[in-house]
Amino acid sequence: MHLEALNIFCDVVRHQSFSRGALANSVSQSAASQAVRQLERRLGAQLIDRSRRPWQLTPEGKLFFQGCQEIVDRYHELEEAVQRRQDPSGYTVRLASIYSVGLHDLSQYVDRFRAAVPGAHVDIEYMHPDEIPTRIQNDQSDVGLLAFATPGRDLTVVPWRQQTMAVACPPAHRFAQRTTAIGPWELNGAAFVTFDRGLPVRRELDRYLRRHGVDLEVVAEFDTIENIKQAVEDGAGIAILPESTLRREVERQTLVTVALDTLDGEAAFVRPLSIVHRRRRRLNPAVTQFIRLLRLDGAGQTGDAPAGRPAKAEDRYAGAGAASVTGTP
Amino acid sequence: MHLEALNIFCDVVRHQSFSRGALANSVSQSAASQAVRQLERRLGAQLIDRSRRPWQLTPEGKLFFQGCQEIVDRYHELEEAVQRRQDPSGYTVRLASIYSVGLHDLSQYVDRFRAAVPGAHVDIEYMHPDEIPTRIQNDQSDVGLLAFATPGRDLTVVPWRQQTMAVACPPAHRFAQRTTAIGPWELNGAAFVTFDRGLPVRRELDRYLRRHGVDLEVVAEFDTIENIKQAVEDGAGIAILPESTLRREVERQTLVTVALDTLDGEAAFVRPLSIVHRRRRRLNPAVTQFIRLLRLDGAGQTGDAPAGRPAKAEDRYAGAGAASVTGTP
DNA sequence: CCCCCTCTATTAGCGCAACTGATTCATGGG
DNA sequence: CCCATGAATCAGTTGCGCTAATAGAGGGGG
Repeated sequence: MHLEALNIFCDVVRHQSFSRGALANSVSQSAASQAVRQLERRLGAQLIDRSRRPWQLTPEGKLFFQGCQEIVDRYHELEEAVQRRQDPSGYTVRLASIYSVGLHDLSQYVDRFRAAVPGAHVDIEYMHPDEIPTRIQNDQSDVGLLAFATPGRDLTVVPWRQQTMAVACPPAHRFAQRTTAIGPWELNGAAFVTFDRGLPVRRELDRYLRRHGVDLEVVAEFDTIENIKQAVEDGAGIAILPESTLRREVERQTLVTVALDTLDGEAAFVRPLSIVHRRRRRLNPAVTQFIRLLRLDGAGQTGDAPAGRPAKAEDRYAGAGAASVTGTP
Repeated sequence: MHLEALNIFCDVVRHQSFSRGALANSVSQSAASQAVRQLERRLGAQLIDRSRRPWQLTPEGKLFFQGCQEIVDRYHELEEAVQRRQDPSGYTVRLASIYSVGLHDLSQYVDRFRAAVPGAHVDIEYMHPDEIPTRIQNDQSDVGLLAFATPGRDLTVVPWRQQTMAVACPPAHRFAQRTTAIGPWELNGAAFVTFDRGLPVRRELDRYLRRHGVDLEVVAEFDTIENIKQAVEDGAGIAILPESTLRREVERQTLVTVALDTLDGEAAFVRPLSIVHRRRRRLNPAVTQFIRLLRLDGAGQTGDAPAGRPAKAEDRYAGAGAASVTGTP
């Protein structure tokens, strides 16, 4: 019996839905349906009563669900316990990151990690977001940091931060005086410095603006946040950037940020940053430790909201949150 | 992760041997080796230190072993709990048995089962032993009773009884006066009534006799014990039969049994009876109940030794005991 | 001391099990 | 009544785990 199948069953039950349970495990709805059916066949017992709508757990199903949950939890605890026992010294963390993750923050993390685990090495490489999943699947990197990640068959996505996006403009700009949030429509026609086409954040940003009927005049495109900020400082136009990456410029008063918000109750535009790593094979102890450090650390330093960490045992390594942002509109 | 792999690992550890651990799970030694290696890969930790001979568990291995054991146990308990909750009424037990299982005993079991589970049906079919595994794999029968069973990929063998074989002869025969066990060599040249060629018990019997250099004159061959007994009663010769099946004839004094034993410490010749059923897919509640009845009942009625039931969690459904009897000499 | 014998690792190849994508089916809501 | 939604089913493909054969590594006996 696959432990994965047990986990799928648990997720199906928790979500009261085969599709969502499947999504939480990064498999197709079909796979989830088949997995549960096979469980029922092997057990020789009906776990789910499909005659009523919505379906319900049978008594056997309830019993099995509770047991399953405990077994799956126990196994994952066991895995962690085995790993914690390992000595991270001598191992290398090969980190692949997008350019614009917030260089300062990242180097702070790395410094703290190096201090905590003296024997470990960290290799950071910055690259185009599209390269990161490939590199991880090819085992050229252990862990990646990128935005709008989508989980895959052998790629685990752990939601990390929710960067709220804000309008950035020079102090002289008319927006700079605003004390209240700007509505997207107010941006119409403005000169706009933005991300390169081909970056996921650009795609999402365009989608967001189009959804609100905003038409901007793109005057420059860059592949790093640093370049965009520079252009805005030089007066090329305004930009929409993660607020947390603008901290220093705001302090130096070379840039001003204005919150971007809709009034219709729609969530503000956020850029979900994720930690990704390969699935199945376990990571070396140093990598595990590094990821633990990233996740456990509050977002206090950056001001970003930590991405909702799924409750114990629920949606373990789901990453569905990030995926649903990218989902069809 | 396959729960089966965890169980293989546990068995390997318990037996301190990859080969025996593999055997206990009815897989090849190679499969066990690969399973453990894959576990180590996935965990990213060494579980077994192969540098010393004999190999030893690493500290991580010990930790993982304990956890594994508990998880596997827990899962099987869970499976059983789910099944116990099911109502056996309305289900049918399709039992396939060899002719010579001891008809009286079997019907007693069936009667008791029918009394215990009024709603269930039992269909007994007697057939040639070679047919039984096939029928079970084709899902034409649920459970089989046969001798010298060998487990297979999708056939579980549960050791059941150890029938000790004894010499049977008419009261007038010279052996009938014996008060001590007969050594095999003393049988030399005797007229012999035995099982049909093609029956496993015949094969094993011949092997046993050849090993002890005994040459008998086969005067008749039958496919059921009842016929053999009849022939012996008629004075055709002697036979070697399960002692427990001779009870009635001995009481009626139509036959005499004499223990058959070697002096060299070799175990007496026994015929292992096994309960077989399909692997993987779970059996219906009535079948489960029936098997439980067969196993839990002491061998008091028959005088056969119950086959050593493996201790809790050890060699679950192994059937290795029976297999090793059939093993290469 | 050498050889053999046992036990585990490794490799190649095969078969099945599980996944995906497409489609059908069932049901409840607008 | 028809459409939207969610689960089941089906066909096709891939990849995993198995077996069988073989290599390699110790340990024990002659």
